[in-house]
Amino acid sequence: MALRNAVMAALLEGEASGYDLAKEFDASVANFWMATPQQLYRELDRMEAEGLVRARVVEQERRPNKRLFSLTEQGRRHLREFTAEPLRPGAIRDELMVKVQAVDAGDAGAVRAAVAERIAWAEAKIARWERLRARLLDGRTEDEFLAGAERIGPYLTLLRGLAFEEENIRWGRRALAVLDRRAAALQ
Amino acid sequence: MALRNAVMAALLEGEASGYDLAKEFDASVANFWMATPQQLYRELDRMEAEGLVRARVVEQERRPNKRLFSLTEQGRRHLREFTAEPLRPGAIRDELMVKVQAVDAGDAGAVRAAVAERIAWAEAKIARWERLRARLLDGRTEDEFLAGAERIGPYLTLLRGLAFEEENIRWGRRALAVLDRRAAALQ
DNA sequence: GGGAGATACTCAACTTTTTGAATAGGTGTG
DNA sequence: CACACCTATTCAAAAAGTTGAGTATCTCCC
Repeated sequence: MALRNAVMAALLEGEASGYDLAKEFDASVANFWMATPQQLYRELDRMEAEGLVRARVVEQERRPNKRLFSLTEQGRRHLREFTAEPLRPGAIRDELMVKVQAVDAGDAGAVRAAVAERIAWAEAKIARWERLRARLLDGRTEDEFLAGAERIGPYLTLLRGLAFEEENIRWGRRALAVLDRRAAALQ
Repeated sequence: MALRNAVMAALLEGEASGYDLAKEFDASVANFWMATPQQLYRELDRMEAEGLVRARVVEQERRPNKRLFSLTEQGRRHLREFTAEPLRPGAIRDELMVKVQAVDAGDAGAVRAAVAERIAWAEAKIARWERLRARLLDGRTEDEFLAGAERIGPYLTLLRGLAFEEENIRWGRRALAVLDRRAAALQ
């Protein structure tokens, strides 16, 4: 039941269809929460049944109809309550790190490639998020934006995402250097 | 079936009981993979049935007997194959970030407290890992260690864990400052 | 004009994870 | 000497997440 909190937080931006949310929660876009389309559609149905969101069917001409979801008052209340709940330690699960941990008994070349892939992935995410950030700031400095913006939450999470991916790159480059030196030494 | 890879990577350090692994995979200790004891015991049983690990029962005097697991040749082979498999994008799920995203519609004081808690948590992890790092280095510089060590994987993942938690602290402090300024402005 | 990819979902089966309890002796603290 | 916490594991139920396919129309690019 944690996905619903992420969905409600996303709906603070305004109405969205399951399809819209699926794009936002996609691995290549999502900043701090991922979910598959199936997960989202199921959860949205449940949330609607419980009165947390309301659906409005929009008939479209040359496309399938869609249901646009928005937060109800009850949904807002639930979201507010969620923000005040005690925080449980989040589950970290990083497959790349398992590979790196096992590199000495594994295929060092493949692990090297996986680290390089992570770096490329991080660069792509940063590029995307920097564009989003520029759009948010819209010419203002960060301080001007933070002083005037209605919502600062999305900006703070964006900063965290950027910092995380930048750290991935820094660490990744260091790891590549170490792996290469080790590979050379074992020749 | 991803947990088993993490378990095999952990068993590279040598024999361990389910209980030992449960401690290593605990939220307050784990660097890049978490699992509950139940998850581990179940997975170890399956892995034993599939020949990936072998159990050795150690009878103890004033404690329950324990089963010490170690990697079999087949387990090592599987682990090696895993390191060469294509990497799937890892699932990010950070409840704190959901709260921060929703802070403008939520309980700002509670979110602030949650960020502060994350900072304290990160500090505790760093302290633990710096001790572990000092033990690994054992007086040597990082370069000396990396040149001579049998295994570099655990050191690289340790670096990633440290960098991640340091980033948590930097971001957290920035977020607190922004939240405080916002709270003051809304007074 | 053919094929890839976007829009917008639904269904079903399966695996994994979470939660909570139970067992049972041992050790350390005030 | 009671109480909390440590060792070491097992069981069961419920919730959540993953995988893969299917439907149908539209747009864009070569």
